[in-house]
Amino acid sequence: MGEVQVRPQRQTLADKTYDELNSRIMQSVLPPGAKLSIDGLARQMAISQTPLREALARLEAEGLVERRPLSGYTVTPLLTTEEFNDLFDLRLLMEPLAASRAAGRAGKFHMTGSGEELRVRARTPEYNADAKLSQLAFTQADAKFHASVAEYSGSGVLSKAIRRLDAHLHLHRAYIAPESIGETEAEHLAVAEAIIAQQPLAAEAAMRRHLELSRVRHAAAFTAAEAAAAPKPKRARASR
Amino acid sequence: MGEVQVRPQRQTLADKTYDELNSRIMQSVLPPGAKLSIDGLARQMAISQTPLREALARLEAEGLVERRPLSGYTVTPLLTTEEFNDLFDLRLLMEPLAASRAAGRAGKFHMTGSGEELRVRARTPEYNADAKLSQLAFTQADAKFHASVAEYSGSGVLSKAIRRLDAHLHLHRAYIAPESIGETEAEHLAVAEAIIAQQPLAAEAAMRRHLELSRVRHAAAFTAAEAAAAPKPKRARASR
DNA sequence: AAATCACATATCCTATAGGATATAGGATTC
DNA sequence: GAATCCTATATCCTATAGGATATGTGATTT
Repeated sequence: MGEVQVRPQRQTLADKTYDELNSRIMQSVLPPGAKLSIDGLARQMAISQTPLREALARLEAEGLVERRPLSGYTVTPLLTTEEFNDLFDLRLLMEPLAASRAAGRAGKFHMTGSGEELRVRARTPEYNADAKLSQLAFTQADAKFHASVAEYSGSGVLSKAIRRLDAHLHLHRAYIAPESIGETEAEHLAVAEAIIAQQPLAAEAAMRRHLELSRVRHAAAFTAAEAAAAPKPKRARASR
Repeated sequence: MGEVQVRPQRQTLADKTYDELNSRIMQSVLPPGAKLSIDGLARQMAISQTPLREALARLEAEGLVERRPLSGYTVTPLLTTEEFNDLFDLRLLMEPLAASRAAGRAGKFHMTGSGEELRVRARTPEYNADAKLSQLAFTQADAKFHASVAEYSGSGVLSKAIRRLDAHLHLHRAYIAPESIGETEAEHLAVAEAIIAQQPLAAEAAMRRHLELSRVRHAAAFTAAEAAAAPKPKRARASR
């Protein structure tokens, strides 16, 4: 009975559609502000409208898309500076707690194997020739690490809350400078080692430090992107 | 920004269905664990399956119902003791922050009118002859107060996160002892006054105190309800 | 020339029907 | 007597069609 089936239930079409749309949004194939035509998407993906609607309703509840009742869905726009700061305030509240709890629980259950997994997750993938592709790999690895720490906290509610916040941040990860990937990896490893060593206070501090540095890194790229976006309303979407 | 139109867009059938189901779950007309038959609900509510599915997908994303792919939806069961404690840990992290921020923002915008509103929200409704009905009124007022404080924090992400947590707690409010309603009201008022007086530290402390007392009150009723539920695995039926 | 109004189109919203699957009950076998 | 297999039903999942609404274009008026 050691093999716990993670996905015992088969994937329905609505699930696959949800994953696909989620993936497209994360990869900016569907950029923020993009209009999502139900009819058009259904034709393009060769499915009917019902499962598509179900997927969109879930995405809306998670805040990744917005809905205007008789007008259509759009991808949620990038965070404003204010929202961005609020988001990091919340992360600084929740994620250090998660790291602390994970370190406290590290003794229970066979953490040896899990610890190794955490160490692997902390490591970011190597550079690839394709810059865009390696960016994507980095953002996914980053999100996965934070999700793992949240998971090891043992608190389901905490884990879900963190994952939800992370989803909104995902778009901004694309703007991070490639040079800082190394820094991120080092900070992740510091968190992972503290957890494996079962030192809650150290883990909490390491996570806090990582988030504060991460906030600075993001903020730099963030303001730059905002400045670039403001004077160039090329997609003059009157989505209002 | 005095009169912000809360519902500018017209309500679609899926929205109404969502509200109706949400309401039924909150009132325990659909108790935890109840099976939700899509076909049956559609007939009972005299609507078709498509808007119903959309509403259920949203409820699932918010964690109020669970889905098993080719088997059907069920109302999410009550929280376990562990989950309950984790939930309050999170509330103790987020809501005092919200209260503090609300107090800090109380100066900006004409808080006079809003302050009055907050004071009203802090007040719980009077006892009614119908005990069950007055219970419901209390739970709604309680949730509304916390949502208001969260809203006045000025942080959209914080507000959403708090509301989501509150939704899960809603079911447990029904088990609170009627005698403690007065205590709750006094604590709410303390929070409200501190916010109106623009004293962030006091507001934070008042909210923390309220939550800690609230946790004790809930916990007492909670263990009692758990003991009562354990030996009686009755299967709640939804519709037919 | 700017604003307003009317009309046509594309899209969304809702309803219904058919195919596929899980669950429950009964008969059979060891 | 207990477990297994099989069959029937209810339910879910997906697809398609029709009615209702918002948006954009063009002509008209001031």
